[in-house]
Amino acid sequence: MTTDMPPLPEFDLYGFTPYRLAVAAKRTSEELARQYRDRFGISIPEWRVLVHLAHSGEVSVRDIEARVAMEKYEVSRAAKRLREEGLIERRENPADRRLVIMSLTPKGHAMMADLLPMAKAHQQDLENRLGLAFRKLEVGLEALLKDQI
Amino acid sequence: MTTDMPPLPEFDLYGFTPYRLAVAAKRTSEELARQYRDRFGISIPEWRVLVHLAHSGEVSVRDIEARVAMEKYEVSRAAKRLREEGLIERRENPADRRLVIMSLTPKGHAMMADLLPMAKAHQQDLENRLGLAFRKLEVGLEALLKDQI
DNA sequence: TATTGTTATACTCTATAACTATA
DNA sequence: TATAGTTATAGAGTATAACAATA
Repeated sequence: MTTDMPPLPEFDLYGFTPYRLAVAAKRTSEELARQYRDRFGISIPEWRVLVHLAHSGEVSVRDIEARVAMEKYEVSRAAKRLREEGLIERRENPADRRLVIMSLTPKGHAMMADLLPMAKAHQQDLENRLGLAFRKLEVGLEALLKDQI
Repeated sequence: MTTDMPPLPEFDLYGFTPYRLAVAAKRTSEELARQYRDRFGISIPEWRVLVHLAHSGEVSVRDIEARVAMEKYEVSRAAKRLREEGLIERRENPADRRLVIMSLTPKGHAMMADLLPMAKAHQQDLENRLGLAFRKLEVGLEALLKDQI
């Protein structure tokens, strides 16, 4: 029903940055999540933990929580599943027995040896497809993430 | 446990574009979702439907589904809640009685008259905070969204 | 037979906070 | 008393598909 109220201001949802970011992130993540799940049987939280372990060697839950945009409970649950799959192992930190030390098992190491080159190829493919726009996207995201917006 | 396997390739999660997009979108959406909820009592799906109605006047579920990155059931559920709040109304399309015609009520119109300027101000604030990086982000997102990556 | 829209259902993700163990 | 980590639980969000009404 058309009202006789004053017209609303113009607003372009497609030009609204939070909307664009949400759509872009959803598409990108879904594509990747499908690959991780189908090929390796892991979720995105599990992938983040594995990457951090591949990079940092031996870390605690707290280390990951602080660096990988995950809550403590998420890290803990992801780690539990990864242990059940035999991809990571855990032992006590003798210096502070509240802390755990997590690391890749040989099986986890082998999987990451397959997985990481694929992720690098995916990133490279993205860069190729976006061409010059890729560097601009990076600069924009850098500013957004740095300013805690 | 350090293994004697060949070292894994370097991989920087913080430089991985899907990760950065996910973190950026999450932060941006959460901030906004809180504002919509606290000030207007609506969710993001409801907000998307309202914006589309404010812009397009009278539309069907199908119209919104096609244009606002939402599934049919999401639109339908959001519309139901908005009707219950008295923000939108609905009637049958006489030309095709399977279609509904949704439009803002005066109450919904009044709310959007408050809400849209706030969204515009938020967008403007984002642009100001990002400065030169804003246009680069836009170019990057444009390329990403256009190429269906 | 196909399309629009709604809804039941199940599933997953996310968040809170209670809990154990240790410092 | 504070911190690390785990887990129970609840809530929100998401997806599938079955359904009624209409074309």
